[in-house]
Parts: sequence; structure tokens; C-alpha cells
Amino acid sequence: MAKVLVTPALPYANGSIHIGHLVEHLQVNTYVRALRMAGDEVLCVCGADCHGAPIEIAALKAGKKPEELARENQESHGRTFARFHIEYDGGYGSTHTDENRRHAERIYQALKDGGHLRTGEVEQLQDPTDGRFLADRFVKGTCPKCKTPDQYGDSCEACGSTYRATELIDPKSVITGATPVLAKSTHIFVKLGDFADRLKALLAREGVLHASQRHFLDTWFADGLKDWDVSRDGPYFGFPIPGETNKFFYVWLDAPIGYVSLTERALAQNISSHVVVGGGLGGGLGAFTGALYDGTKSTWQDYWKDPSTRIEHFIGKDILYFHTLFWPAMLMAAGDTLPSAVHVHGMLTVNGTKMSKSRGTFINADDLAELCDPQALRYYYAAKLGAEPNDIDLSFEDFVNRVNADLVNNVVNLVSRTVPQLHKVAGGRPAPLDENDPVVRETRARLAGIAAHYRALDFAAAVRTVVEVGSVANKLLQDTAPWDLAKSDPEAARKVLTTALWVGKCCLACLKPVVPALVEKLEGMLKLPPLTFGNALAPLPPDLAIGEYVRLFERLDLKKVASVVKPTDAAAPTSAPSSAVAQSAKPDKKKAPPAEAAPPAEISIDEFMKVELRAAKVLSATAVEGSDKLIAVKLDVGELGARDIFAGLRPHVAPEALVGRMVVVVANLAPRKMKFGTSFGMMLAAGEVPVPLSAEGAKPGERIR
RNA sequence: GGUGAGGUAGCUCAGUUGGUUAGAGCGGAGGUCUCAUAAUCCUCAGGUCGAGGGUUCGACUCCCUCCCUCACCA
Repeated sequence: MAKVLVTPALPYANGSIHIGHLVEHLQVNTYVRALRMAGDEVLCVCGADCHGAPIEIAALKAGKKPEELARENQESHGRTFARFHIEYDGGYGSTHTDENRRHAERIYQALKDGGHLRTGEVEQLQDPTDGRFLADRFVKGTCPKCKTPDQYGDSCEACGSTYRATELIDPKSVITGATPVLAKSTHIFVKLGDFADRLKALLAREGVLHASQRHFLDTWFADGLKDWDVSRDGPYFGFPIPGETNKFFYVWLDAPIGYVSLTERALAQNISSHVVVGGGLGGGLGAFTGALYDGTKSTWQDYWKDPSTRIEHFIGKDILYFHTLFWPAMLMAAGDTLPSAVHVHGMLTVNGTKMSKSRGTFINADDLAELCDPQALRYYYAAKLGAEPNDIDLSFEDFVNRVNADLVNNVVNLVSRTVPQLHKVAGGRPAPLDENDPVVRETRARLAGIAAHYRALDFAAAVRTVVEVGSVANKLLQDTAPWDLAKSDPEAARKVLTTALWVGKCCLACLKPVVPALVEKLEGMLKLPPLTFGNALAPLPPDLAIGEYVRLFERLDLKKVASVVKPTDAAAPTSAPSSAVAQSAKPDKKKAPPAEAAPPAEISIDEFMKVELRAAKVLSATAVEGSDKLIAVKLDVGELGARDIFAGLRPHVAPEALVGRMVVVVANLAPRKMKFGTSFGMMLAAGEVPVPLSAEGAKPGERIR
């Protein structure tokens, strides 16, 4: 039996969990649940990354102590994860603990003993009021290149140029507003080059990194590894460095060490009493939820000092450097188990653009959980996550379609099409499964490989396969029409219904890592033992009398889901050094199409003013060949020139009746690609039978407000 | 700028070691069933598989160049 430790990156404790974080945590959780369903012994730990200057700053702003703020965010993270059916062994922890300090000191000592440390002079800006050394982002000033004021010390948001904080014109401390002074300090460095060969060997090992990421790292080695600065001068929120005065471990040193300390903490909680569920027979009834560790190891050394253990890290590609160079180097120095795999996922975009507060596409996980079953997001991410570390996009429209069409209308529908009928036709007693039925054979053949898809992190393939199998059973029902058959041959109807229900059960069993609560509901309704990959394809038990029908999942409503976007949303985390999937708010280099988010329930006057309404004269209007609804309209929008738009008014208005009319058009709507061309705006219309709003009297191109 | 990953029907994506008429879902058009969460099922999309060149009997699938998008750069 495989023994494996799985970790997501530790989310930074300066803000709440957003849906970008969830890509990683849902990937991990789905993976872990799948492994456990396959009988592997899996430990999975996570906690908040609590140290570093950004947390101090955030705490300062909030009028709290850093410990306090970190604690609050840690708790909030844990609560949010729980809503999405994500649990961590030992609970959602923290890096601000005694265990973590101990391990940080242990590993630091090992680096020191191994002669891998050196000291060096660092020149940095310092806040004269409290002697604090200021990281780049804690200094703001005028960009030396383009003279834009109020820019951070590392790069300019206006012109994109990068520079040193010391080059800023008129620099100010973000914390106190004082003018920083240049000061020297002695820092401690890890000589990364000492580990270069071993790191190269580790990363070249099959399976440790996806091939595409491996190439990425080659250049780093080619350029030579630079020493890594691991100390920070006080005041700094972190662990003091033993043997030094007023020096602290840089947050990135103790953050990954959290993987070890969280392991120790989880195992200390006497969780070995869980029932171990192996293959098909199922263990103690009801004990297995797939949610938590059920192994028998009891100390952190069982994982971190045992080379036979698999350790798998999941990270966003933004923190690849830390997990492929710094972290393994630390482990090498300490003689701890090296990672077997570093799985890298892509970043999340929302409606095609980066998540950004200003654009109103920043979505807190809790906000989404208010509007739809969190399992919907689990399903959607699973449907889009392949083994390749590609970025994924959350498009509301696609999200709702995907969940409704594939999960509810197809797979879940199999249950609602059969259970009530089985009650009616056969008193809730399924027939024995006909193993020779082609549908049964096909289901077995196609679903047999599902666990392998999960193992390969190709959730998209798993979901795709399940949905395809679901379609087969829906077709079976359609073709055999048991509702008619029941009148002439109830036993035949019973058989068909049983087959279809069984397929539905198999499909949902295979989706259990993705939508666990839904499937547990099914287990309850059908009175089944907890489903695993061992028993997923088993026939329904003989003599089973299924329970009363319950709805398993509710369809999503696009309007409701889209209302999650609130431009006024203020409470959002800032980007942080260790945030798993930090979404920076820097402006796009190129013009990105504005988000297509649905309008929020209430908007401010400022929001409204963004909508550019203009009068426009219809130059021509022709019916679009091949469409019943669309009219291709050419508009004169005065100073903006001529515009081509598509209007869906064909059923109500004759195209020729539009020509010459003065209408109202949304001029700054993002161009919308359609089947017949691109529409550059929208014509407004109102009424039961929609008629275009009139702007008679206005001049073409005149702004309407 | 450097490096990496992508660019397949309006949208989201599949496309095995190159092989004949490039697939699915959604959306859209038409039809059907009525057991089911207005769900199912059938038919219809003719997309220069980013562009150009090359290798080959034959390339979406291999090679080169270019364009575009996205990400990372301690």
C-alpha cells in the first residue's frame, strides 16, 4: 500500500481565501480523496503561512498584532475550506507554532553545520523612525523612468519598467510616510550553489516535475544559482535566528518547513484510530468518508526521515523557484526526505481576465459559496483540470452550462429518472444486474480506468469519461422507454431501470472525489456502503430496497452566480510572497477585453457612467442569413464612425423598418464574437415585443446620460 | 528582454506511435419523447486544425521561420 504525504502551498495569512486559491486546494483535495478511494494511505496537511512583513503591515493597518491578524485569517481560511469540503489532517494549521520554530531551527542548524551559510553586506532602504528595513513594496515614490507618482519600489504600474527602490524619486515609507535612508546590514545567505548538482539530479528524476517545467529550470542552472538571503533584521514578524541578535528567519525559510511541522502536529493528534478501507469489501460501515487520514503512522519521522515515503507538493507556477531550489536544498542539508513530485498548476482567470479588484472580477470563495453549492465549483475545476499545468478560466456562462448540462441533466438525471419509477414498478427493488447487457459491459470497460486518470491528475479526462458513460444510459432509457414498457412487461421495465440506475451509481461513484457530499447523499438514498474504487462498479446488492427519492443537486442559475461580482467589494487579500496563487492587480500589458460579468444588483453612479450610451443612426439593416434572430446593423455613431453590430430583433422588427432610425447604442461594450461575425456594441430595446429605444432629435454620436 | 506553455467549429475542449470524409459538449436551427431538476433522444455546423515554408506517398500530428495569447524571472 502506497504511503504518501500531499501538501498544497500554505496560503498567506494576510487575507481571505479566493477562488484562485481554490484551484490548488480543490486539486489537492480531489486527488487525495481519489487516492484514498483507491486504498492508498494518504496524509494531507496544510495551514496558514503567518510570518513576514506584509502581515505586519496589514496588522498595523487593522490596528492589531500580527499574531492576532494571522490567527484570524487562519481561522477564516479553515472555515472557508470546510465549506468546499476541504479538510486537512490535524486541522488547518499555522506556521507560527512551536513545532515550526523547532524544525526551522533544526534545518537552519543543519545548513550551518554543513558549512552552507555565509554572511554578506546588504544595502537597503530603512525607515528612520523605527529602524525597520523596507522591502521594495514598502517603499513608494515616483517612477524614475516615466515620472508617475505613487509607485512601488520594484516596478512601475504605469510604464512597466523595473528598477531598484533606491532609484525612486522622492521615496516614502509605506508604513510611516517617512523618507527612508540607505543603510547597511549583515545578512545570512544560503550557498545554494553547494546543492546545484544534487538539485539538478533530483529535478531530472522522472515524475518529480512535469517535463515542461523541467525545461523552465534549465536556464536557472545555466545562469548559476545565486546565494539565498534568509535573514531579516528586526523588527520582523517571524522566528528569531538562534545565536544572532535582532535577526529573524525570512518568511520563505520557515514557510515550507510548515510542511514538516504540520505533519508532526497532525500525527500527534492520535488519528490512527480511523478505519482503514482497502479494496472492495469496505471497512467499518460509515467510518470512511475519504476526507481524512486513516493510516497508522505516528511520528513526523515516519514521513520525513523515511525515503520510501512519497511526498507530493502542489504549487502554482509562481512559486516554482522556492519549491524546486530552496526547499529541496534545505531538505538535503537536513537529511530529510526529498519531494517525489512537485505538481504545478496554472493560474486562474475569471471571464478571460485576471482576477482584479478594480475590474470587479476578484471573487472571494465565501461569496461564491453563498450563491451556489460549492460542489459546483469542485466539479467545474475538475472538468477543466488536466495533467498539463495550463491556466484555467472561470467563465460564468461556461460554469453554469457545464454543471447543469453534464452533471445535473446527464449523470444526476439518471437517478431521478429511475428511482421514482423503480418504486412505482417494482416496489423499490432493483432487478439483478444483467452482466451481458452491452450497456453494462461498456460501462465497466470505460469506467475501469477512472482511478488512473485521477492518479495522473487528469481530472478532465475522468469527468469527460463519466459524462460520456452517462449519456449511454440516458439513451438506453430513451430507446427502451420503461415508462411504456411497464404497462406490458413490468419485469422488463424493472430490468432497464436497474441497469440505468446502476450506471448512474457507477458514474457518481467515480465522481465521488469531485462531488463527495452529493455522492454520500446517493449512498444514503440507495442504502449503499461507502463507495470506493473497489466497489464502484459492483452491482446493487441483492434484496436491496432503495430508499425514498431525494434530489441530489440543484441546477445553477446564471444570474445568481454572476451576481458574485461586486465592484465595490473591498475586502480582498493583497498579494503575498507565499500566496499559493497570488493574483497581482497590475494592469495588463495589452488591452484585455473587459470582463463580461453580469451586472450587479446595484451599481454606483460611477459604475453607471462607465456605460457609454450614444445616439446612433441606422445606416443599413439586413437579416443575417442562417439565423432567425439576428439582424446585421450598420450604425453611424458620429465621431466614433461607423459600427457593425448584431441585434437579436428579427422576430419582432423588420430589418428595413430600422433603416434611418435614431437609436440608442452602448458604444463601449466589449466586442463580442458571434457565429456570424463580431458585434461592436449593443442596441437598446424595450417592451414585450422589443422595439429599439428612440433617440430622435439627437445627433449621431451624441452621448446620452 | 530571457525562458516556458499554448493558439483545433461562435464558446469550452478531445484528437492514440503522422494515414484515408478532423470529433464531442454548450450555444444556435429543426424534430421527438414525456419517466425525470423545462431534463432525454435524433438531425443540422462544412471549421485554410494561428501564418508561411520544409520533410514525406501522405501532417492538426515531425522540422524551420514568423505572428498572437498567457505565465514566470530569486
